[in-house]
Amino acid sequence: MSSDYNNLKSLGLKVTAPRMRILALFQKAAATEKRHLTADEVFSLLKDEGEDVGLATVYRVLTQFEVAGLLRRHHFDTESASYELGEPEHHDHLVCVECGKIEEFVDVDIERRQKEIADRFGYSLDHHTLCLYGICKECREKAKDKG
Amino acid sequence: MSSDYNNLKSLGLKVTAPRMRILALFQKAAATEKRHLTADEVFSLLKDEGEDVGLATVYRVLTQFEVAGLLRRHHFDTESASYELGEPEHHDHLVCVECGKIEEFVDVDIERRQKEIADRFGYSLDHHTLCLYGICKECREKAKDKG
DNA sequence: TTCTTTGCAAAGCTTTTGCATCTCG
DNA sequence: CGAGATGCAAAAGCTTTGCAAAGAA
Repeated sequence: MSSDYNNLKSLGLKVTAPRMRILALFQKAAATEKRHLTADEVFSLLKDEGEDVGLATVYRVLTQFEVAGLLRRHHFDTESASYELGEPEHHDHLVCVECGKIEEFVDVDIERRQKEIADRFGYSLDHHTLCLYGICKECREKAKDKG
Repeated sequence: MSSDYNNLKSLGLKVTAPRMRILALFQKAAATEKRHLTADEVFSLLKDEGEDVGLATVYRVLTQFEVAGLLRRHHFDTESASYELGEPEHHDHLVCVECGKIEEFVDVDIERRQKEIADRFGYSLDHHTLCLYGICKECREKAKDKG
């Protein structure tokens, strides 16, 4: 992943070990089901990897990456914010309230309707957050087995 | 508003001064543009009214009211949660990122699409949060005046 | 060298909890 | 009277900030 190097450079950020490691973490995560990481999860994962990065640094780097457009921040229903690698395309989320699994989707109909609604109210639409909460098939089956 | 009394009673909550006052606050707010109040706003409003209610009590009452279905909790983009009087009908929000004004809406197309999306992913849909962020007409005009 | 970044510790915010006191029913 | 509610203060999360030391360019 030598592109990380240029990635950071082009953002005007100095290439440092903590930044490279955090970016790599999100790139790894992006390939899995767990794309979304909280500051504390990043902190713990880094600690597991051996070398320590301070929690304050994690917060600072996440904020910088978000400002730079490299990461996207979400709040969902929980207390702490989580981040995911910011892809060019926008998407919304579908969260399992049992196991925390997160699916992503885009729906052009919904996007279009949102624009229309904003127009109707006289708002210029900047962005939006749409999050569906439900129970995934696996968790429903698990519940069935038990009860 | 003597219905407050019965309102609380029917929820199995003792009728106390802090509860009555907080409920009244939300009922007043519901009639205005500022339907949504944070715990701290409730706390301040009560303080303005004279008699003091502890902040801890505000938090406890808000939580109880939410559990009882009397209030609805939102997170929007900010750090602190806000509450609004829970109406029977669900609705989504449109927030002005400049002045904080909040509009409410329901769109049957969007609601239906959400259900379809959840189905497609095999999720049973529990609830959702949709919030549009933009700039309202007034704020855009204010910005234009300034240059 | 110079400006940025880091780590640590301390502080800030929002929210929760423990406990003695008070109050509704 | 007795269970539940309140207020205060202390504590618990999450996040930010100050500052001296370390590091990138």
